[in-house]
Amino acid sequence: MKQADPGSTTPTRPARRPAAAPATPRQAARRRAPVDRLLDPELFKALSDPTRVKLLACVLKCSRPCSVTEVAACCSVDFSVVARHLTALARVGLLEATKEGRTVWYAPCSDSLASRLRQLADAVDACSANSCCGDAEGGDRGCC
Amino acid sequence: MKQADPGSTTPTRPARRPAAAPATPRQAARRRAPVDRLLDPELFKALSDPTRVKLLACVLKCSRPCSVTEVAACCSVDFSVVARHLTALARVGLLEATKEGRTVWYAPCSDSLASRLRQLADAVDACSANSCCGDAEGGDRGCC
DNA sequence: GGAATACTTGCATTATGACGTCAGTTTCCC
DNA sequence: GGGAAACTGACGTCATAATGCAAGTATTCC
Repeated sequence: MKQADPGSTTPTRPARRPAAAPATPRQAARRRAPVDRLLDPELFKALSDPTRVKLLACVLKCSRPCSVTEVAACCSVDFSVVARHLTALARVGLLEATKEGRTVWYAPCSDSLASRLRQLADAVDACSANSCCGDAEGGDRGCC
Repeated sequence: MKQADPGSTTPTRPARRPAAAPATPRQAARRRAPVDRLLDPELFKALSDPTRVKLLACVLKCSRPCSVTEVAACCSVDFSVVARHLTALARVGLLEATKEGRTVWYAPCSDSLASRLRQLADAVDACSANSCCGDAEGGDRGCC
């Protein structure tokens, strides 16, 4: 229980009961914060399947556009499965698809991914610094 | 197709066919890189469910340990569902559970999450810089 | 000791997603 | 023009996971 007793935010805390702390989770849930926008289930759903992650890592490590056929040669799953996974990764912005003749090139969107991860990391840090709510967006102060 | 023609890595590229570039995805898939370790499907699976993410954001924004009962008041799902989700989040290290009497306090592991996200962002950047493979770990050079 | 609180666990139901097969479409090459 | 290559889309099947209910366990308070 690392942050159970910050000491600074609640100078006159009655007991070791955190309920007397800043606010209730119910209040916190109502506030808008950057984490709400950045913690996108759709993005993470795309990263939640081992096969899909393997394919993404493959394209990332290659650091150049790859065709479905090429990527399909990396793993033992069916070609259509690979095609579907790459489509899914492109849909959430992790890959960029470019059709060229009859082949589709999937290029890694490294910048986009890295940037989204860093933004989320910053937002999470802002939360632990107790300043995640009501400052950047939403404008509704007094979360915690 | 942003990175289709880096120009620097392949000085004498025959056509605009990326297959003639550094390596095939098949070769890339064989190499070990930091992204392989950091792109953990288990972590992202925990972040792939909207309800679970909502609960996590709630605890993060509160930035203090919350009990299951408190968090359950934030959303309309059953209490047992909330308890299970929080358990799942703790299992992957996103929350830290501490039992105190009959209540369990779930504290946000903000530092751990932010750090993991930044490490992954760095690893992804390293890939786009074409230096993701064979330097940090694995020792197997020549990915791409 | 007994009631109340705070969770946990088991179970059935439902929903979602991954997978493979196969048929169809578009494009390229001979 | 015809065949091959590269991909897409439409199923059906299977596995996993989310959900709600209900029963059980542990702990606290009176």
